Amino acid sequence: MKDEAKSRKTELREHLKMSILTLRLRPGDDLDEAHLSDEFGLSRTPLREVFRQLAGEGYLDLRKNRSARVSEMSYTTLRDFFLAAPMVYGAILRLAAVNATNVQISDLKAAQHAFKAALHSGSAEDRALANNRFHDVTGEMSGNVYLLPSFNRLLIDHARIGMTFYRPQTVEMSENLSLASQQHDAIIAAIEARDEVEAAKLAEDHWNLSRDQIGMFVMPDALDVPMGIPPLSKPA
Amino acid sequence: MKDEAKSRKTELREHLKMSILTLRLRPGDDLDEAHLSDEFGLSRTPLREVFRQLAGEGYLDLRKNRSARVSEMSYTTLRDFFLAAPMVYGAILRLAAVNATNVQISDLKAAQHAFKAALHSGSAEDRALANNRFHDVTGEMSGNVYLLPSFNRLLIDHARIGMTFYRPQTVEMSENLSLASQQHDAIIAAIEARDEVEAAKLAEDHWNLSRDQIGMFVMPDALDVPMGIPPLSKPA
DNA sequence: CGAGATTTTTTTGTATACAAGTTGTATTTT
DNA sequence: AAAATACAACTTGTATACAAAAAAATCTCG
Repeated sequence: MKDEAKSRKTELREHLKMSILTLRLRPGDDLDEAHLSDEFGLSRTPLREVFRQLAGEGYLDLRKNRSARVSEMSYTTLRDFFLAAPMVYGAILRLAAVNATNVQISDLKAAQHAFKAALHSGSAEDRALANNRFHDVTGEMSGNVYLLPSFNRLLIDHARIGMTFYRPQTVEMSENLSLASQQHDAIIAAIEARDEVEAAKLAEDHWNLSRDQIGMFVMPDALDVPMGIPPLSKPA
Repeated sequence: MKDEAKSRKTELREHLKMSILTLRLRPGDDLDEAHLSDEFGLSRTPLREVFRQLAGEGYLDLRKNRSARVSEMSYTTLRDFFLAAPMVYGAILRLAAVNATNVQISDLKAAQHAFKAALHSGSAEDRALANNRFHDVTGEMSGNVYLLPSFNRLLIDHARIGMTFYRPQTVEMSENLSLASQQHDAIIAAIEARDEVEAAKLAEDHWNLSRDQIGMFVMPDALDVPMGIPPLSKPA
C-alpha cells in the first residue's frame, strides 16, 4: 500500500546492518536502546524486536539484563571463517549455477557493475557493501534454505574482514582487488552458462585470493609462512 | 540467582521447540499469541520476542500483520535438505573429531545412552528428541560459529522428517533404526580417537541411511564439495 | 586514603492500554 | 442469487507505565 516512509522498523534494521557491515559499529560495541529509540522515532518494543531478529542473523549478541552488542570477531573466528567459507560458498555457487533465474542474473550483473564503480572511485565502505551485495545475490540464486543461514552469517564477517584487510596499501593488494573483480565476472559467466563445476571451482579460487590478501596484511613482509593454514594441495 | 522457576520465557521457548520438533505443532500451524500468553502466564511482549528468536533459528515464519506460523516443509525443502545435510554434517563431525573436549564426549555418550533407551521403550517423539540431542552435541563439539546456523536449521527438519518417516512399521525399518544406533556408536569412537577422516565418512554413511529410509522420494546426490583445508591439526 | 557496603541512578524486562490492520459476516444493490 | 460494500469482531503492532536488575555514585569505617 503506502510504504512512502518504508516503516521505521525496516529503516532501523537496514541502518544497523549497514553500520555493522562497514564497521561503523564495531564488534563488541554496545547498543543503547533509549538512544536509538528516539533517534529513529520508535518505541522500545519494536526496537527490541529488531534486536532479536538481528541477533538471530548473527549481527548482534544478546545477553540477559545487559545491552545488545555487535557480535564479536576474534582470531579464532577468523580461522573458523576460512575453514567454512570455501565449502559453503562452493556449494552456494554450484546451486546458483543450476537454479539462477534470468532476473537474478540481471541483478548479479548490476551488483557487479556497482562493485566495479566502487573499486575505482568508492570508499572502503562502498567496496565492502557492493561486494556484499554481489555475494548476497548468489545466495538468493542458490535458493537453499538450509545453506543460507550459514552463508549469510559468513557474509557478515566477510564484509567486516574486508573492511579491515582490503584497504589497498600496496600495489600488489590493489591488483588483488581487480583480480577479485575479474573473478566476479568469471562467476557470472559460469552461472550464465549453467556450469556448476566451474562455478564451484571459481568459489574456491575466490576464497584463496581472500586468504592471500589477508595473509599479506597480517604478515608485513618477508615471512613467507601462511597464517596457521597449510598450503592447499588438492584437485582443482 | 534464583532460577527455581527457570524463567517462563525459557520454558515457553523450550516448549515450542519441542512441540515443533515432534510435530505436535505441525508445519504451517498458526500460533495464537493471546492463547499462549495466558497459558504460560506471560504478557504478549516477551512472548513476541520468543517468536522472533525462534523465527531466526528457523522454527517459525513471521509475516507482517499475520499470525506466526510453524515453518513449512515442502517437497522442495526435502530435496534441499538432503542436498545440504551430508556436506554440512560431514564438516561438523570432522571438526568435532578435532575439537571435542572430554566433557563433550561424555555428553555425547550420555545422549547416545538415552537414544538407545528410547529405541527400545520410547515413543517416536522420544526417539526423535533423543536423536536430536545426540546430533546437537556433535554441533557443540565442532564449535564453528559459521557452520552451526545451517547445522541447527538442518537438525530441526531432521527431527521433523524423522517423526514422519522413521516410524518403524516394517522389520526392515526397525533394523535401520538399530543400524543408526550402531553408527552413533561408531561416531563416538571416531571422535574419541580424533579420527577426523573416519568421522566425516561416518557422517556420509549416516545420511545415506536416512535417505534410503525415505526411499519413496527421488533423492539427489549429495554435494561433494570438500572442506577448504585438508588435514586439520590444531590445539584445542 | 581505600576497601567495602549502601544508596541513587540508569538500564533492561514485562504488563497493559490503545491504535492499526485483518477477517468474517450481514446487508444492500443489481 | 451473486457481487459489492459496510460493519463488527478479532488479531497484530506500538507506546507507555511500571517493576526488576545492574551500574554508578556516595557514604562508612578501618
